[in-house]
Amino acid sequence: MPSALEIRHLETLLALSECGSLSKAAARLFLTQSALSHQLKTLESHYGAALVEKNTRPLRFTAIGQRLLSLARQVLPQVAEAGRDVARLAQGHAGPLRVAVQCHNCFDWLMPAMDAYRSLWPEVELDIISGFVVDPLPLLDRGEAELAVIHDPQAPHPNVVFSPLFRYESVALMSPRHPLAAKPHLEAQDFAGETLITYPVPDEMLDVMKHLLTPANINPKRRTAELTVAILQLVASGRGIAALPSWTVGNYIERGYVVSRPIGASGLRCELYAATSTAGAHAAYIKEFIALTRAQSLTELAGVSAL
Amino acid sequence: MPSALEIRHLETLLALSECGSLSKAAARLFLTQSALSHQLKTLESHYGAALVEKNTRPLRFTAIGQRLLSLARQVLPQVAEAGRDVARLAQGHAGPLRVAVQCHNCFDWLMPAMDAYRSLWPEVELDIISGFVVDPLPLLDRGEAELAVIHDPQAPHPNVVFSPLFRYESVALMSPRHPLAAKPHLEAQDFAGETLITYPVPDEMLDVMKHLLTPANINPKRRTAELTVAILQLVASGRGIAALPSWTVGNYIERGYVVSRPIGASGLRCELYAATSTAGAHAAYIKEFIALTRAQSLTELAGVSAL
DNA sequence: CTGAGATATGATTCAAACTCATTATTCTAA
DNA sequence: TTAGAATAATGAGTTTGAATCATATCTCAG
Repeated sequence: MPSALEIRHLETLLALSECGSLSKAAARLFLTQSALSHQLKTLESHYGAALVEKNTRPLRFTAIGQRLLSLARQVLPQVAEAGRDVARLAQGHAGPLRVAVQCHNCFDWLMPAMDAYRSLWPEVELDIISGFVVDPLPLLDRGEAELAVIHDPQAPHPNVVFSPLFRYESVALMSPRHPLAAKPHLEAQDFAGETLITYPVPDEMLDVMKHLLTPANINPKRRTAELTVAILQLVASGRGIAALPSWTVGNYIERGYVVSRPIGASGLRCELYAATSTAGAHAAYIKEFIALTRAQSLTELAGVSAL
Repeated sequence: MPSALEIRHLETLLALSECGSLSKAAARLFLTQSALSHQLKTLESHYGAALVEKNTRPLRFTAIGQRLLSLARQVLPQVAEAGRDVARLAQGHAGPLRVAVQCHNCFDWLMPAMDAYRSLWPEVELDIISGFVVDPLPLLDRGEAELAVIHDPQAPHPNVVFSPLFRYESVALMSPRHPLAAKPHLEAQDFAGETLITYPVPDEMLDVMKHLLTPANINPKRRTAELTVAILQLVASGRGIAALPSWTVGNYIERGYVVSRPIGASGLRCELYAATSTAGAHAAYIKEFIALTRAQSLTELAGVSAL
């Protein structure tokens, strides 16, 4: 008698339905594609019937799979809620959760995530550290923040734990009438003669600069704006080009105000991590915050993928 | 980070709440007491808090334990229902389920169990094989029954699978004014001069005879009645003594019509098993029947314990 | 027909979950 | 109070099964 149904399986099914393929779901669950394949196989042999049809994209659930999926949708939230209740009961009221943010556009996804979190953990004092610190890790050490959102994998840091959030792509934005819009994708040199519209922050906090232009020793003319919408307005008006995460600009592209082009032949991919003190990494209310922002970003933001 | 909550844990908590002790719950779950102790310990270390207080009988749940228990009560039925739906979907409509019964008083628990089962599996054709076959196993072989309720562990039988149901105690019953009521428990010799009131079936199907009197070569005078209530009436009227499972007589004892005494110093314990053909043992609707009758008997019948 | 993207498979690794044997803790009753 | 019966805890040892890794197979678009 092979192993019975477990919560793990329900999580798999849910991820599967949201990702549409074994490999994507595996990435989201921090497992290998092989693991999911095996898992699914034992489940199917347990029930003596297929749960999904895998030769269709996205994969389709059989009737039986559907039934189990609906069980997952029913049960997993209940389990999660109980988990939160238990955490609350176990550790008394939670402490403050001060979040240090490195990048401007992080606000776009952080705000809704924080809203969702606030309703689940009303007693946690949520706060955002104002100002844009280039290196937020010392804040964690000094106990001035519980969590920092940072770019790219960092060198291991004593007393700091990094948890992957997600991967996104930075795309170049320009007016549809801009000459560069003719190219299928942009190279470093294409930026040379242009005006680059960015947030008013140091270069090492701008994805294009840090990963492409600074290494290529290219330093285009600059213009800055605080707000994403302002940057997009300037781009749409032909005042220059910008580079932003693909998910910030969906609306503007749909409406034809601006067009986007990959940066480099294979796109400019950036990674976000949550950093916490080793202590904080064990606190349930902080773990939950990370899990929730990650999950929410992965489902809500277009063009974002698991790390 | 120790293992997360799994359905297995919920089952443990539920069993724990119903049995009131680690060891009893372990028996019900077909696990060792040690297993449950370890399991509970890892769960508690996972949450960093105790789930139950074990130095009280029956054990008590802490607030956290209560919360998880209520999760279990919420989730497990949902999981079970999904399991049934899947089984239905997987194997089309279920076949007939003909139950052969060896003992009269099995009806007392079999009927309510069958009622419960019928509402869960309406499409299964439930049937009881009439007449009391001494050896019902050939019925399984000949495909004339899908399931047989039998006494005591049997020698391994080709193509037949035995699943434990429960253990009960047969007690001696007599009028409160009967001389033997003075003894704390009865021995084989005590039966010698008495009239034994039984069902009208062969001796080897009567627990007292098979396990005590026949081995001791004692053969008391007999009187028979078809119905349990009739037997109890005769006993209450001082027409003789009887030996019945302890759970059949709760009402009569409470009202003082009859009294019960253990048979032998340590009581006469009997065991019931469900026998199915190897094929049937794999069919979900039959497995479910066994699990359900077992569970229901264990919770509903007083003085019944897991095997 | 080929190559890219996705899934399957088998061998291997590793940790979790059990059992077994034993000891510690209660609780009960002599 | 102590002996003895239940019950729980513990530690070592074993088994199981869920992962990973490396590789093979499949499917489809160009």
